[in-house]
Amino acid sequence: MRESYNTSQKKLIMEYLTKNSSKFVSVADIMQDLNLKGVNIGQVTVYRFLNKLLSNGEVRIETKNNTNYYQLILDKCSDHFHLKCTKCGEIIHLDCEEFNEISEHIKKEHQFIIDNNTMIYGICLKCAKKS
Amino acid sequence: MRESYNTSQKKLIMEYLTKNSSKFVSVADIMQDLNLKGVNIGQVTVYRFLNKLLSNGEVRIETKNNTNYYQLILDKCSDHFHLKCTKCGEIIHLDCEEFNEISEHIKKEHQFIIDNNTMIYGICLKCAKKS
DNA sequence: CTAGTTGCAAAGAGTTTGCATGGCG
DNA sequence: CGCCATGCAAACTCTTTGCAACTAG
Repeated sequence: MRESYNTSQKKLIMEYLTKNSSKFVSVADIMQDLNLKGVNIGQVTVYRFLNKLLSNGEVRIETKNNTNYYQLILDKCSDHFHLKCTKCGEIIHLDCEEFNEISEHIKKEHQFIIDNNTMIYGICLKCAKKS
Repeated sequence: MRESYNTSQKKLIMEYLTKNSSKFVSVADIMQDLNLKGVNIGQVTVYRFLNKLLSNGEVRIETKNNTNYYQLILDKCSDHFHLKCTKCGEIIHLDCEEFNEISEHIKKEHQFIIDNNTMIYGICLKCAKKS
């Protein structure tokens, strides 16, 4: 009982997601990139593949202006939290012992297990300086 | 130059949002409640009012299954973070000194200002026990 | 009065589904 | 070959917009 085939389409979409794993990308972004490369993949295929990745927990989803954005979840990112700047979109990998302690604290004292994939929003230094 | 009128429609929608401020609600939820009450408000009015609240920063927005959900931001909630259980939807008000310290730490050491309105996702104790 | 508000109908945008064809393993 | 994947067109859902009638202040 096979579950999935490796096709050239999936490979290309995956390549794009990997290359852009530091940010969230939309279906339109993916389509545009494929077009630039002269590749012709049906938009529907992209939607279906992303949905599959989503239900497998391989991508994060975020919605803005009624458009879905996806981000590949990297294995190496499972042990730390992520900060995302709501201005520039930059994602900071929070490799921080203290934060992990807080996570433990919340688990013990507040009976709540924080999802390691939680994206924490705010403003990064660069953008804070600008405004 | 007036900016906004107080209408019965807005009042009713606001009432519902206030009553349900502990969770995220959709336009459909609001419409259903109004229907139950025998009130007839155009769906468009709800959309428009929510969008106004959103741009005024009076509600939080969250999207799931391509549907927008809104939650009233209470004044008294501006000084603490919120944990939301992704299973049951319950929102825990994290009135926690230690977390505030972490917020300071991240600001100083990681040059990132966490948005107080950030919703932190995870699993609450009840739901953790179930599975 | 007059500028914001409402609500219907229609348009718009993004996403999903049906179905026949194609291709991996 | 069987089963999954692809892709077109069409359907669907949620949300927004145009416009005329309405109403709060």
